[in-house]
Amino acid sequence: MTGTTYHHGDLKNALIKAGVEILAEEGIGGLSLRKVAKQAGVSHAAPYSHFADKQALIAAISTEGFKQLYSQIESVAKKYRGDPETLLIETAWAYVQFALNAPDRFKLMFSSVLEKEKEYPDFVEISQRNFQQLVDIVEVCQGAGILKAGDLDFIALSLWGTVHGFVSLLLEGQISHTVLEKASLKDILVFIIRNKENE
Amino acid sequence: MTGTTYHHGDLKNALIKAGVEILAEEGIGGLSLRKVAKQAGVSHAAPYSHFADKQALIAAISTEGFKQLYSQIESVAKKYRGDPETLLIETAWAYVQFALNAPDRFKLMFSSVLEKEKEYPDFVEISQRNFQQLVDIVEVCQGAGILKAGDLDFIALSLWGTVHGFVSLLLEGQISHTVLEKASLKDILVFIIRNKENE
DNA sequence: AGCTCTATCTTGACAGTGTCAAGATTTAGT
DNA sequence: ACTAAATCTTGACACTGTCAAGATAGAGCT
Repeated sequence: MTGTTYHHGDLKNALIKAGVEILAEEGIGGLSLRKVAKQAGVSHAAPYSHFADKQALIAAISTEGFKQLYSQIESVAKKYRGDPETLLIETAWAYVQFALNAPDRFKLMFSSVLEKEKEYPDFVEISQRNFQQLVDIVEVCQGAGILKAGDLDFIALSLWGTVHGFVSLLLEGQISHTVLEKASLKDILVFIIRNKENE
Repeated sequence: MTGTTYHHGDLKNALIKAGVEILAEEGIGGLSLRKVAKQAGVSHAAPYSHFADKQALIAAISTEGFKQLYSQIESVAKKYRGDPETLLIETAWAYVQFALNAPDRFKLMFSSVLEKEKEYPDFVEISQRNFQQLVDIVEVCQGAGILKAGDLDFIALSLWGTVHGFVSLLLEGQISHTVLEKASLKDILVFIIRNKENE
């Protein structure tokens, strides 16, 4: 049956899931291979049947995160495709929410805990797909006159940098309390984005 | 004097220095208390006379980094105070260079403590001072009509986010090769900043 | 001077960690 | 049904952060 015949049906994904849970409960510092193994109900060295080392597990968790981020943004993008102004803001807001919803996973995805990221082709591929997704959105907004003309990649990079930087500073606790009290997060985001739009 | 020349001299600062060196040579993953102690020529538990735990050492290294960042930007700012356009770009470029010059220290500075950051008042103080430094620059640029009018803190945050996001993506290797081949780093930075200025 | 006091540093120990080697067990392929 | 490959366990090793107990050396006092 589907139950726990130990040869664990799908240990690889179980380990990724366990990793995400530990990340949410204990943060990046609490993420250890042995804890992940225990949470999945296997012995401490079992992960090595599926991952070359800890880095590989982290790469898998990150890759999974990027896939989710992609699909969450995609569903928002579909909803507002006819309204570029809203499209831009709502997809950016989805990005922010994704980060706030699982801060430590987000940090893991972007913290370069992954040193040799080029060794993980799945990771590279989904990263590029996410950037292309943004480029597409920028293109729509350019067409509608919401964003300035200019090299698509640069504009996309500028926009991504702005939103990502905002999120980073937020998660790092670098944004002072007095600033955060002036307006809601979403209003600040809107302000920051409008600051980049045509008038 | 600070009066810390006891047994082995100024161990506290020696440990911070050793930490910075190891960071440069082996990256964040290679930074351990025991290695730092060895490099400073003391026993493995000696750091506990000066730092409560590893986090405290990291906080000290970060604080020191922020002080250097402040003074590097300050010297650039003084140079171009009469030319707001150049002021904005050159201080941003100094920020980028600081990051590229010691990437792992920069990463450490912006991903260290988080929850416990408030336990280190020196860290909090220098962080705020750095933000105020940026606000001052923004104020000058607003006065010269280089930046839009509006809440100083928000504009500063938006600008910082943009530059910081750019640096983050750069250090994370998230910016594709084809984009980076289109122009020099500084040109990309200039493009990104101009994208935020008044026309 | 000598003496105490306290900050500093060393030594030794402990639990956790990533990782590997060798063996056990289950599944898949023939 | 039997063999080969995939999967999982056990045991070990070096390394880590951290603490407790002891050693040492300089500061301040009499």
